[in-house]
Amino acid sequence: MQYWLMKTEPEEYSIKDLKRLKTTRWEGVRNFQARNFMQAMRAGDQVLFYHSSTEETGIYGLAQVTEIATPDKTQFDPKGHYYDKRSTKAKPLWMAVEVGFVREFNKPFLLRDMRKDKRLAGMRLLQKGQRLSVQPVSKAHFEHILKQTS
DNA sequence: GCCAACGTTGGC
DNA sequence: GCCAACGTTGGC
Repeated sequence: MQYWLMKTEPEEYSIKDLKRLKTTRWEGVRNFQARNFMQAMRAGDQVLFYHSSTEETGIYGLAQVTEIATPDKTQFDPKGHYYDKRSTKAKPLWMAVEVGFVREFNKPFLLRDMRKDKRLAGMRLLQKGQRLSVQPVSKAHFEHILKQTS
């Protein structure tokens, strides 16, 4: 079992959208490090669902990986925003996992509160200048976060 | 809206 | 292979 954090802007795709739709394919990631982390994901891995670019940035809920990484279809659509002309069906550059809803937190664990929490010291999310949209989370950090939000 | 930090691109 | 320029992310 591995633990991850995935970011989305709530205006783009929110925890409530995931709650309503049950699952979603995590398409549109165009960062190699984030892609590599998605390729390392296995079904059942737990995902902290983070909202960025909003007044209250933080972790809003829990999701899980429901399907391992397969080629991201949006890279093949020449009219789409996520088109990448370097990709071919035989050699796709970009991958996407499927993520399923687990639960929405009663209260989000806000970034400003996470920064104050000594037990989250060293967490990648909290490091200066980090902006990776898919990132691993340690078991200790993951369990601590769940404890704060249950 | 500002801007620091970062990843990527492309000229050399 | 270096690195300046550029575009993007994301907190504030």
